[in-house]
Amino acid sequence: VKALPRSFYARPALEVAPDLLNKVVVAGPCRGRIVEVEAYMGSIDPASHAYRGRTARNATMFGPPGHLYVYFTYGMHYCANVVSGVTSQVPRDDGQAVLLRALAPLAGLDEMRARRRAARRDRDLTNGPGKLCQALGLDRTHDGDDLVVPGAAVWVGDDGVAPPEVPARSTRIGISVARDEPWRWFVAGDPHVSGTRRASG
DNA sequence: CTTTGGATCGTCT
DNA sequence: GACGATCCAAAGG
Repeated sequence: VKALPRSFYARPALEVAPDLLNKVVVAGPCRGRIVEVEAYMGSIDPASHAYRGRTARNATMFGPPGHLYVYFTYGMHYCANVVSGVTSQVPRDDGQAVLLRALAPLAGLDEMRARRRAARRDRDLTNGPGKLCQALGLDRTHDGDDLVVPGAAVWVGDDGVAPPEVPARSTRIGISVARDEPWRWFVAGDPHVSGTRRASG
């Protein structure tokens, strides 16, 4: 498994998101294939945490691409994003990022099961943005981690599996604004895609 | 299988 | 003081 270069992330989130499908997230002994993502388009996206500008919480999104933005929400869950966006062609960074919504577990299943006692079936280990963070042990201490360093606490690699030629696409989940933007992508038919929106659409 | 409501607290207004 | 880029158990079909 080869780490993705920084240049992979230094593009608009709308391009990076579908390209992340079938890439591999590595966290210690745990590995999972990305099967569902959502793009958040910073200053032009009212649903993005970066829409209203930089704060202490979202500062990582305004930094260099290829880093991990982890936030705490609903009083009990963490969600992880890959920072993307154009840095060389835009005067100031835009706060674009790609939310990791679901993984297909590949390795470290025992560790994942130990961290996710509520998951009765293995298909429930990482089939949601909060679930995958719990399974991989990701929290705010991982906010800002650099994903291009192989062997780091968290990084993202390519094991030779290409993204789907025609990824399934839909509107995003769980937001109250910008509901109509078709900025969610997933691997059609994969049982680890979150919720019931598994069919292509 | 689907629907519903409660949990819980950091962050920003 | 209000509200989440969510999850889970419980209950009904």
